[in-house]
Amino acid sequence: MTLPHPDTDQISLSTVLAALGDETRLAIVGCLARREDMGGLVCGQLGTLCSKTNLTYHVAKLREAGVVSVRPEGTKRHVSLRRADLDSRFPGFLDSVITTAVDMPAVDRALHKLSLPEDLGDA
Amino acid sequence: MTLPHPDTDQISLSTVLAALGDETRLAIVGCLARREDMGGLVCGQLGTLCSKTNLTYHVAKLREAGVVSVRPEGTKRHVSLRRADLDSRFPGFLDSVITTAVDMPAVDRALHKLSLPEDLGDA
DNA sequence: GTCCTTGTTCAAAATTCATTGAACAATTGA
DNA sequence: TCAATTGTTCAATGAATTTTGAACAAGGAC
Repeated sequence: MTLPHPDTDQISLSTVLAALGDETRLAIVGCLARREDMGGLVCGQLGTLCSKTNLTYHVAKLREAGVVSVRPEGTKRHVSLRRADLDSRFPGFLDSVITTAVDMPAVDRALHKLSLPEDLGDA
Repeated sequence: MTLPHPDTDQISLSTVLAALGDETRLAIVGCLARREDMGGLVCGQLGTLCSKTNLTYHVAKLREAGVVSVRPEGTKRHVSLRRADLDSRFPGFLDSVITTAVDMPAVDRALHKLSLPEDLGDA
């Protein structure tokens, strides 16, 4: 990891809650949850959630809180949930949040394009 | 209920998360959880957490988010967790949060006085 | 009635947060 | 090399949040 991530044992619940207490960031987590079996996704795939600049800000918030892990891949940034760390620190918490977050309209909108073949997403 | 409380079905997860994403309010919830078998507690019993004025503000935030129920009892305000509503809306969520919140140092400090006989709390 | 307790209201101040646009850096691909 | 893609940095702005003290209101105890 090139970017700073908090150690598992120093992830604070109130910081995690504050990080998730924002519609945009909760939607980011919802998207990550729906792509968990694919190991996460790349920042750019969250383009419909907010502006590019703003996305950098929100993803950083989630990373600093210990909610997500960000790994540089060339010019891209691979983002994924810190599932194991959150589960060990706050058992049951992530699943209970995700159950609701995956159903957010913003998550549908963001992931819809990705599920379409080629680049016909905006057709 | 004299004070306005959101209906169960209109409790929003991101609002609840934002409400809990604050050390003071998380401590309030921790206190309520430790007194759940007594049906909650009264505002004044949270005196060590913050100023009286500020407590009014934080309790209102929790109430408006749907996390707690506030019932006037004479000049006092009885506060309790909306356990059934939260459980039905976000299964497992409250328990996962409470597990950590009840162990906050601020919760110990706040409840310590209450567990002592008479008013010898500050001895 | 007169205190005392409990909590609220209000306006102000301080702080923090979210959002934006312009300019930039790094990598990829032709 | 040149251009396109991907994301960051920075400064600024507007909005929301948190905190405070003074004054107030409603009940309870006496």
